[in-house]
Order: sequence, then structure tokens, then C-alpha cells
Amino acid sequence: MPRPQRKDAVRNRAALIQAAREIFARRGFEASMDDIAEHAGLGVGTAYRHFANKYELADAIFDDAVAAFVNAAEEVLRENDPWKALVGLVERTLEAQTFNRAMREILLGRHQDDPEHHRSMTAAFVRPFERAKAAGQIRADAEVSDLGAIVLMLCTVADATANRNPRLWRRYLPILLQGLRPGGAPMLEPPLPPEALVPVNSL
Amino acid sequence: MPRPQRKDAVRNRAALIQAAREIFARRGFEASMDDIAEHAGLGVGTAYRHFANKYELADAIFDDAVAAFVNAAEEVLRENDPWKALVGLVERTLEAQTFNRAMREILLGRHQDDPEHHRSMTAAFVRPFERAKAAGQIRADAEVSDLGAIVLMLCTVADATANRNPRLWRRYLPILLQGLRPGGAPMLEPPLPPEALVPVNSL
Amino acid sequence: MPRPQRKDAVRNRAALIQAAREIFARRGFEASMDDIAEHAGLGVGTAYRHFANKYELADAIFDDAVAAFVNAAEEVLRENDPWKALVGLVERTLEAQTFNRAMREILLGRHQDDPEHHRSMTAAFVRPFERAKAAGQIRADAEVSDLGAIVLMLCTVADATANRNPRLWRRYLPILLQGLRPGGAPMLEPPLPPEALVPVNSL
Amino acid sequence: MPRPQRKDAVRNRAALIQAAREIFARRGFEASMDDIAEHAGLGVGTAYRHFANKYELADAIFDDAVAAFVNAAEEVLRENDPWKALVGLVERTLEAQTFNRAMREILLGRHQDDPEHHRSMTAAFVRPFERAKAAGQIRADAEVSDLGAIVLMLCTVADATANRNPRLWRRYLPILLQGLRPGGAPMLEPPLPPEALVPVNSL
DNA sequence: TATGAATGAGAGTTCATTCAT
DNA sequence: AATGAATGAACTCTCATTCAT
Repeated sequence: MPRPQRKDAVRNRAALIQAAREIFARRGFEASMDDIAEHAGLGVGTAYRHFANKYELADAIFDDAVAAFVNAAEEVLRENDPWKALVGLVERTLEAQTFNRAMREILLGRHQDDPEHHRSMTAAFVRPFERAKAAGQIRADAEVSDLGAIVLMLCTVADATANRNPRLWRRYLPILLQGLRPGGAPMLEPPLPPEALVPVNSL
Repeated sequence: MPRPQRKDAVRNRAALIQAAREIFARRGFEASMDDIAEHAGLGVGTAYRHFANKYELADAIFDDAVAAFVNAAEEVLRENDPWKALVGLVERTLEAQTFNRAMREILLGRHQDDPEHHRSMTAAFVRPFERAKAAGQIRADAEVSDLGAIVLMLCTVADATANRNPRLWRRYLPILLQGLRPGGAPMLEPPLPPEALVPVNSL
Repeated sequence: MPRPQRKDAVRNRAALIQAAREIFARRGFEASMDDIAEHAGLGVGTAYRHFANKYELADAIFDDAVAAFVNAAEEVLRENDPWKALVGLVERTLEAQTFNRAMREILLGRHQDDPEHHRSMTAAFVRPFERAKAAGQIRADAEVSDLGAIVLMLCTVADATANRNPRLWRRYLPILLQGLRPGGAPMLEPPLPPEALVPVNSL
Repeated sequence: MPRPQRKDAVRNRAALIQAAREIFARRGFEASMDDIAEHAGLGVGTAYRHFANKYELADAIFDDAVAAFVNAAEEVLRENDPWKALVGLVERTLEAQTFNRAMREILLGRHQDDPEHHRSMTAAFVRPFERAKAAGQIRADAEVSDLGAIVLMLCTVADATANRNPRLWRRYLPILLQGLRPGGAPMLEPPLPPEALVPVNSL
């Protein structure tokens, strides 16, 4: 069993993730490893000791984002009204990631990503979603993947309008969620096949 | 008076655009000019003779998309029911153009783009949209830019699911368009500022 | 025996030379063949029909310059005072070429050049020089190549100061020519070997 | 506090400068970074780690030249006879540095260059020059910039004849310096304007 | 003969990754 | 374990020259 990481290694790892978050957020995924390492006050070599390559670093950021999302999903279950809980979850997801260019790129599936994230996010979405569905607050032919699609679409708007009207996604939030409610417009096309129940990342 | 373009030049230009469309679609805007030129069976220099830089090439692709879109917009006005015409326009836009990564990147405004495209697309959207609105088929607080946002969101879904369920965007089409109809869910956030009434390109 | 060139060919050749003169003068030898051809109102292909490559075109320009110089050298012999004639020749050389970047580059030997030019210029310098020397107005140990060196040095100053003080070379003209007069400062080093009696180009 | 430069980095930097000196000297400033790096036995990337671009590398070469020159200028002041000191300075400058095409290109100001070099060289020239002038060994209407012009002219000759008669510049050394002595030939043109009292670099 | 489109080697520069220190 | 120098492939873009029209 591996000995616990040395304390400074832990600190450096955290510094790198923080730096990457900031730099990626500002300049997108094109930012260089050198820049990130420098921003973290470390050498590039150190970055590569912690993350085998740029994508692992991105994954690590996404790890945190996913973890935060999973937390939010659990927290949200404390809300008694299942529908309100679900709306809250979507809102928090969007709020958390709106101002972060790289995050949006990852969410939009522009980069390779650890498939484990898919499962985590699916799992996190599932319980709030199913709870609301069981309560009859979601139409019968809707599926978790629809929630993923909705988040994706909102992210797109958020991404495209981040500079000019960073709250614009809220304009479409009720419209899109309305689609999940019972008695809404018909859904003719079947959703994604089961193994594709990936809520957000590559949808 | 300039002699007409040489036949092979015309052919090559088309080949480059076609190659760029395919390569950009597959690998995104990061694909290199060398790859595109090779894919077209031409030298890089030729690519640069036709397009001063990578962005002009992207613009050219977008030119075609815009032209096709403008055509569709005009054709669609022959339909008597304004709402049906509008729905048809959105459907054709989705069908025709946008299962493609680079196109979405351009749609998302991630790259510099000929601002003329904005105007063309705005103009094309405006008449069908206003006609439906005048007919009372669109809610009063909706604007053309909302139509742009809707197209954008559908494009995103179409793009993200192109491989696994290429018709999935149709599942969300009625939901999103429902948002434009009178008496729908509330729209709390104001849309983009007036000068930004750009339906699709940078939303 | 070759038929005389067609009239338009002659005209085009002249247009190219004139264009090259202007463009080279303005932007130096780095200017492109495309620019020159366009400036001449012709296609590049035509330029290459007349001149096998860029250097031949430069040589052609130099041809004219050399011819002009040879003319000046002959004209100058009409002056009775051999020394005055020589000074006039140097002045006219500098005046003619000072404001022409490419010409200076060629004069300074920065580019390959037709060696025939060397001979022509040497020949042109020789008579005025020898006449002054025979008249006892030039020291016995001076040679034609020294005149070449002097022109070269003045060109350098003219080149370096073209923008800030385009007449500065005149400040050093009397000083340098003084070196050729009898009784001047000693000349210890032997001049260039005979075959190198090349006055200006690569000295 | 920064740790001392790595030993190999120091070695590589020197190798690059040496390689650049040789390559530039042989082929002029057009030589490519790839060639220089290869000549130094290094990758291009290394060259760019040490020098942000080609011009910085050129500057670095010039740094050394300037430093050597400044040293020579100080050393030379130990000579009691101010005129002899000045002559010695010019001789050492020529001997040390400038049989080299790129150096001359830089001297001629054809490339962007660190303006600090101007100041250093001006400063280095000033004291020996003023000392000789104060001693009445230099004519009243001469200025430091004239010394710069003289060095430049000699460099040109040295460069142009480096192969065939590498000592030829010495033939003109006394002639040109004679121009600075009192009672010499008239200097009609004013020298460069005050802010341009840059002895060598861009004259 | 004139044209200008096509070519492709080569330029300067960047950056993910490796490895000597 | 940390550093940052070294690497070199890859990128965008230019231009002298060739050749189909």
C-alpha cells in the first residue's frame, strides 16, 4: 500500500490544479504547460511529475469539478420538492462552470476526457432525476440523458455569450426544463441508447 | 475587365473548401493547413493563394453555409403558415449544415469571422421571424436573437450526438421552439443588446 | 542571326526593368518578383520569360546603371582639368545611386553579380583616373582600385545615413579624395592584386 | 535568489553565439536559425530558449563586440599621446571585430538593434576623441560621429576585401584619420544631428 | 507570347515532453 | 523530488520558380 504523499507534493499538486484552473479559464485549453507551471510557482518538470500530460491535468481539474458536482447533487436532495431540487442542481452546474473557458470546452466534449467522469456525473444526476420522475414531476418518456442534453445546451449558450451577457443562459433555463415536465411538447425521437446515458461531457 | 477565373483554379478552390470542411469537421479548427491542402491533393502554397490565412478559409466555408442558409430562408417564405415556415427554416438549417465541429466552433464565435456573415444571417432570419411574430405566433418578448440561440443549441446537440444518434436534435426541436410560442414559460433575462441581434454566428 | 525582338517584348522588358528599379529602390532586394511584375502591369511568368531569375533581373538593372556610369565617365572627360573631371565622376556616381537601396546593396557586393560589370566599370574609371595621374594630380602609388574603394566607402556612408542626412557623404568626399593627391598620407599597404582591379561592385 | 545558471546552459549559450558569429559572418544575416542551431550542435528550440528571436541573437553577438570595444577604449587611454591612443582604438576595433558580413549589416543599421549599444559605443568613443580634440590634435569642426563614420567606412573595406587582401583597410586608415587632423580638407556638410551622435552602429 | 495558378522548400517560431542537473 | 534547459516535430506563412491554360 502506497505511503501517503509527502506534504509538499500534495501542496504542489494542489497549486498546479489551481493554476491550471485559472490559466485554462482565462486562455482556454491552448494555454501552455510552461505557463501553468510558472503560474503555480513551479518548474514544468514538476508539473509532469504530477501529471503525465496535459490531458491528465485537465482531467484532474475535471475531477474536482465532477466531485463538486456530485456534492451539489447530494446536497440538493435535502430540498423536499424534487423538481425544485433538480432545477437547483442544473443552476448550480451552470453557475459553477460558466466563467471557465476550458471547463466549457471539456463539457462540450472538445477534448478527450476520462470516461469515469461520465459515470460519476450520470450517477449524480440519476437520483435527483429519478426522484422527480417518481413524484410525477417529469414526463414518462424523459430520461436522464435528456437532462444531460439540457445542461449541454445551456452551457453552449453560456459559453457563446459569456462576454456580452453572462446571464443569458438563464433566459433559456425555464424553457428547456419545461420540456421535461409532463404534458409538454411531444418527444418523437428516442433518446440516446442506454450505454450513452452520459449527461454532460460528450452528451 | 478580368478574364474569367481559370477552370482549374475554380476546381481547386472548391476542392480546398471541401477538404477543409471534412478535415475541420473531423479534427476541429486545430487541423493544419498542410493537412487540408494534402487532403485536397494540392500544395500548401495553393491553399494560401486562395485563402490568405486559415481564418479566411474558415470564413469561406462559412460563406457557403451562410449562402445556403439565406437561400433556405427565402424559399421557406413560400409556405403560407408563418410558424410552419419558421420551423422549416430551423430544420433545414440543422439538416444542411452543422454536424461538424469546426462549424460549431465558428458558430460559437471562437474564431474571428467575417462580420458580414452576421448581417446576412440576421437579415435572413428576420423576415420569417417577424412575419410569424406579426401573425401572433410568437410571444411578444421574444427576439430574433432567441432564434439564433435556439439554432445554436440544437447545433450543439446535433454535433455532440452526430455519431450515436444523428437525429437526436429533433427530440429537442419542438421543446425549444415551444419556448418562442405565446404563453410559454417566462423569460426573465433580457436577450442580447440590440447590436448583438446576431442570430447564429456569435449568437 | 536572331530576328529582332518583337516590339511588345521590348516594351515589356523595359517595363520590368523600370518596375524593378522602383521596387528594389523602395524595398531593397528582398522585394518579390510578384510585386515587380504587378508593378509592371505584367504577370510573373512574363518576368521569367525575360529574366531567368531574380539575379538576372538585378543584373539587368545594373547593366543600365553601369551603362549610365560609363556614359558619365565619358562625358566627364570633356572637362579640361583632369582632377575636376575625376571628382565630378565620383560625385555623379554617388548622386545617381544614393537613394536606391538595392543599388547600394549591389554596389556593396551583397549579391551575386555579373562579373562583366566589374570590367566595364573598371574600364570606365581607368581613363579619367589615368589622365589625372599622368597630369601629376594623383600620387604615384595610387591605383584605380583605390578609386573603387573610395566610391565604396562613400556609398556606405550614403547608405547608412540616407534617412537622416542624405548629403552626409559629401562631408567625407574631399577627405577621401584628398588621399589620392600627391604628397598625402603614406599608403603602406599594397592595393588589391591586378585581377581584382574592380572598382566598385565587390571592390 | 536565482540559482546560478546551469553549466551546460552557459556552454550552449556560448556555442550558439559562436555558431551565429561564424554563420552570420559567412552568409550574412539571412542565415537561418536552424543552420545556426545545427552548427552549434543544438536543436532550434534551444536557440529560442536562449534568444527570443533572431534579432536578440544578433544583439548578443553585438553585445560582445560592444563590450570588447568598450574595453579597448578604456585600455587605450593609458597611452599618453591622445592621437596615438585614438588611432590605436580604431585599429583595434577593426582588427577585433568586423571582417564579417552580419556585423557590417548591423553596423549599417539594417536591423533592429538594442539602442543601448549606441550609447555604449558613443560613450566609449567620446573620451578618447575629446581628449585628442582638447589637445589640439583634432580639427575644431570634427565631431565624434565623424569617428563613427570613419570606422564604418574602414569596416566596409575590410569586409569587402577580407578574402583577397585582408589588410587593405590599413591602406586607407591614415587617409581617413588624416581627415580629422587640424588643417585638413574642408568639411562642408554638417555632421549628423545631435541625437544621432552614434559613432558606429547606425552611424 | 503572356498569364497567373501551382508548387514546395524553407523561414521564424511555439510547445508538449524528456532528462541532465 | 524539483528544476528548467534541451529537443524537434509541427505550425503558419512566403516566395522563387515552373507550367497548364
